[in-house]
Amino acid sequence: MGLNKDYGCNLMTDISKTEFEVLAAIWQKYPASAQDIIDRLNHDSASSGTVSNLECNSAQQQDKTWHDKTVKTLINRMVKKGAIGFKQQGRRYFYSPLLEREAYQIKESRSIIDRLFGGRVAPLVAGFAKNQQLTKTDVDELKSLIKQWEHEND
Amino acid sequence: MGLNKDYGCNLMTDISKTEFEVLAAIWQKYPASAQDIIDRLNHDSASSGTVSNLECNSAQQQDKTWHDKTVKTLINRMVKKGAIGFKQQGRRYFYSPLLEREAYQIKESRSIIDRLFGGRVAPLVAGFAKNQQLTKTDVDELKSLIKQWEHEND
DNA sequence: AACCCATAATTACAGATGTAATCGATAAAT
DNA sequence: ATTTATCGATTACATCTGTAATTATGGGTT
Repeated sequence: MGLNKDYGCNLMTDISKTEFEVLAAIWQKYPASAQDIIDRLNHDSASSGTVSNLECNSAQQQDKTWHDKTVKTLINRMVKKGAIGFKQQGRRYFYSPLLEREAYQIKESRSIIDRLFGGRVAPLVAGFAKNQQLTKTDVDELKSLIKQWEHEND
Repeated sequence: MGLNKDYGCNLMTDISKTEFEVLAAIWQKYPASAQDIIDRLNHDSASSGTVSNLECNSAQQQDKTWHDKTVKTLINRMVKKGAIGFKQQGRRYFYSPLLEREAYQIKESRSIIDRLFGGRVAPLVAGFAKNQQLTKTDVDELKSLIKQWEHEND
């Protein structure tokens, strides 16, 4: 009782930005207890992205402290939404994402590119270029990607 | 009286997805009356993106009809948020964006790339590539962009 | 002048979201 | 065994969102 009841094929309602932060903490390593998640959100701050956030733009509020009650609420809501699941171990719950980070990234990228750029990737990159937000590293990575792509689609 | 009271430097609170649709309709051509906006949202459906939405993914609900009252509400909220402004002409209001589409695109792209990809563009493109969501056209455009970038940053 | 109509202003209302506090059950400590 | 510390469950509450309906007001119509 109390185990997963309607896990099924819950196609992931949208998760909010705050919920995403929590989800990101879970992606770090799971299954994770609520306390794990809270700790990660507070201490292990270097969590957000795939890559180390070296040159993230300014205005970062990364020192926000997460109240444990708040995190619990977010966790519960995400369980309800079908974004994460849990298994019971004694009377502790251990949570896991029901959607991999990569799948989420794809879904979100696709969404924003559809909404803002008519479904094409290049205009987004172009925007970055035009605003001097494209670094040499970015360009090198893109070139490498393209080479790879051409290799696979010759 | 009733003209712009606190237009000032309102740094644009977040706008919701629905509000964005309305904003997109305004970007099409402004100043625009409420009725203009409503008409665009309903009839001139080909509005969302910069580019024609040829190969947008499926599941598109573009035939949603916008209730005029709803649109008015959204317009008013965006005025309050400082996303759009208006000028009075007789007893009609004509609305204009206070943020250009391009600036919005940049802001949103930056935001998602920071949140999801540690601030780097390439991983987003890589995600597309890995999922066969990168077309030849995309690649060509990217190559052209890169050439341009390298020309400017030699 | 009286009435109607378009348009803006105000109000409505359910559900989502951010942010917690309180309640209840159980495990750990004394 | 009784008390206390934990942790999940339930409840709280203001604000934001989606979606409108109702009201007020100034111009046009009769």
